[in-house]
Amino acid sequence: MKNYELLLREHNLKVTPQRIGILSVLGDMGHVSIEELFTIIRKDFYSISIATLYKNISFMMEVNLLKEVKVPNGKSKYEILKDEHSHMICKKCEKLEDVKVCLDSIVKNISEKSGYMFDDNSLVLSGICPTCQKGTV
Amino acid sequence: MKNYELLLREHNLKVTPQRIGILSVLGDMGHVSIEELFTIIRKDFYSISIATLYKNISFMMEVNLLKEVKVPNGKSKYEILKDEHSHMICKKCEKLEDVKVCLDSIVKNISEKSGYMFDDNSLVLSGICPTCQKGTV
DNA sequence: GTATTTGCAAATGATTTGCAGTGCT
DNA sequence: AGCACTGCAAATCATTTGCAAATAC
Repeated sequence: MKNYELLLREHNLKVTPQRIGILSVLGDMGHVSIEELFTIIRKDFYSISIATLYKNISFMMEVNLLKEVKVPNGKSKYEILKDEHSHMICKKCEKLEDVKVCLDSIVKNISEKSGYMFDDNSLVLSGICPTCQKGTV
Repeated sequence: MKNYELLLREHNLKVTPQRIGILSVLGDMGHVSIEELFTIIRKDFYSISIATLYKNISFMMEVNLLKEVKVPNGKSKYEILKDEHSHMICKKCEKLEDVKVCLDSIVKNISEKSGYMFDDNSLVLSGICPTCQKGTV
């Protein structure tokens, strides 16, 4: 449980209960789609509007508080921005997990060859998670 | 210029002029969004329906003839499936380019640590391309 | 000849916008 | 007090579906 109020202020966003709610759900779940967020957050804010979610997710991405994770064959999920990391998705249970990967040397190498100046990357590995590998189905 | 007719047959899809048109555009452009495809292909097939594009893009992805590239901060683009490769996108001019990267050892390493069995990955590097670096704007 | 594909129009789903009322600082 | 945020409803944009006519094989 973090201090989401402070997090908002640090990013120059006004503090509202809805925003704290959004961040709490993201903090608890790690990655959430808009739909999922809407379902979950309505338990606490029954009359919250989906428009509020869209607007706030956009704002929070603009100020680099959130990041969008584009999931192969699925809807985008959002996460609170933290240290650079990559993702693994299980094609069976669709669980999305963070994974720490060092891409520095690869990125440096491509940068030198191509002349690009990179400042971001997104890597998603797709496969079957250990749990689903065991499953008989 | 390739033999798209053969490519369709190999994937057990019937050959139609529209499908050949779609593949020609993809072959020429490398990566295209649905919108772009619609605009371009209408030069040759004025009355083609956007529904036809959606249906065919789906079919072609199902049979592994096409692949979707999820672009950060942009619409998905589609490409003809070929050897494994990654992508670089310029945040300024939005050009999307292929790049050959060997992720084998990284993937192997994560697989061992996590227990996942991976069979696909998508890496997109974002930055500024050499041309846009020069530009004064 | 039969099954599939196409184009159209309508339906559905996702996201954005405008605005009146409310809440933050 | 003043500006930003919220919720609602309507508008817009994206994608899917159903169906009759046309086409592939």
